[in-house]
Amino acid sequence: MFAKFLPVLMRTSLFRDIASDDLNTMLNCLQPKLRKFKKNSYIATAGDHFESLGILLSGQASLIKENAAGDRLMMAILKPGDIFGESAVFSGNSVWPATVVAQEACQVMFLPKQKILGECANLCSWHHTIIENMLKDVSDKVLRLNQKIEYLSMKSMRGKLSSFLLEQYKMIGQPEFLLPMKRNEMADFLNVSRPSMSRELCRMRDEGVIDFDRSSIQIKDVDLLKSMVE
Amino acid sequence: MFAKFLPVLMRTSLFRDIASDDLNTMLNCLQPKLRKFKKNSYIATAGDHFESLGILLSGQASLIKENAAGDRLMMAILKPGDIFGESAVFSGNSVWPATVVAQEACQVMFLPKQKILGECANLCSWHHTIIENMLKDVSDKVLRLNQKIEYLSMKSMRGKLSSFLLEQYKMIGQPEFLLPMKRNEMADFLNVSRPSMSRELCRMRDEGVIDFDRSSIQIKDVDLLKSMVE
DNA sequence: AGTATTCGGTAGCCATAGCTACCAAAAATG
DNA sequence: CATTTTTGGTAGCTATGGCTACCGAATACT
Repeated sequence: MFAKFLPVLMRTSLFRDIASDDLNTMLNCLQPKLRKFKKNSYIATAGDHFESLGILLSGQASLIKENAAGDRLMMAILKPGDIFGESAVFSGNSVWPATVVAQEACQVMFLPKQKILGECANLCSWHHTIIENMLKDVSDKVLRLNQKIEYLSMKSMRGKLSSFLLEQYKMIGQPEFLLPMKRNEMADFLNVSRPSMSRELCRMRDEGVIDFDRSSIQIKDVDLLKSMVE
Repeated sequence: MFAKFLPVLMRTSLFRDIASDDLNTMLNCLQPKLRKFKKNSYIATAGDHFESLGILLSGQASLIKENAAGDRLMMAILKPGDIFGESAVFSGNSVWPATVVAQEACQVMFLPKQKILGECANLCSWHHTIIENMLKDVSDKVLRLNQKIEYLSMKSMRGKLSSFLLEQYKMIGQPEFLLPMKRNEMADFLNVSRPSMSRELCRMRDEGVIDFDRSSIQIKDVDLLKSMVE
């Protein structure tokens, strides 16, 4: 039944170190629910009650926080194999901590909370592995959130941009790369206004630190950029 | 040997659901190291390599992030029984994600990473419980960090102050309470400058929303304050 | 292909909050 | 108890970045 999704599922942190045969029997036991979402639809809304953990099977989605004023803060971009809602499931709080929006058509698998936490007869032997996987996963998330907090706590636009660009550079390994998001999303990610960000990006280009055209960025002076982080 | 600290240890999330007798034998096995710290000394420094999980046994400490420019961002206040460094331990990253400073004389217990992760013969039976405890603990931390991110992503001083005060009000349950930190620390916590914060607090007092004297705060109009969150 | 929508850069105005400096009261220190 | 340090409020100046509005180019849609 889930055969076509096995390759994706094998890559999720939830099922790390679990053989594909085992995974198959496990899935029958976990009774996951499959759902499809259209582009721009809400997969989950912050504040809503929920009882499941989500796994993105196909498509791309963004994890955002939205405040009453309508300001958006982009927390992460979800790719196939990424999971969401895990911290809420394991902390015992049954409220979505953030909103998940489908950036394109998406397929999502939902695993009922009780099935993961509860000790089902067949599941038992893998239960332990899942818990350990989740501990590592949630711990990683804490570190990523710490990184995010570092961005947000910077007061200068230049500092935010510099550390963001250097982070990308470190991930990709080359001083010339494509930005993973559009300007609007990037502004939401760094929690600044798009025009202000655009203004500063151009200043940095005028100063010869970087060069860019649309989403392609080139860091022309890595050391100089590093000195601008704070 | 650790008898005097058993009451504190029983309250740590790490040892939840573990009987005190078991805890005692466990401790012998975990080979914890005890250390004392003077007021204002560094218990751990962000970026440093480490191989242990810390438990605050006595005193009070603050968990902060410090950037190159010397700006401080207060992440949390640690009380006896609180643990730190757990997400780094379980994510496999051996670098302190934040700095821990003793606010007063402190006693700290360090548990070696390998002893917690590794399967020691005696420890085995409780190992599972510890992992589950940590999963809940780290998940809670993710939710707290999400809350922190909500503060930081607010752009207005008024919004930050309102949501901070309402959070305190929700925790304490009364519209009149004592702030858990000094103005300086509060400014670091909200990531704003102290004079700007002071200015806004006074404005809010002048408008009749709140009243305050030193660390005692009174919310005079809860609904009005709520409307100011964004 | 033709229209609609999104995207990204630009300009100008202005409110906000950062910063330095100062001072009085409170608290810690010896 | 005297003195040093910390704490917290205040004032004024200024830089920063938010916001609205606009426009051309690229992209998506039908």
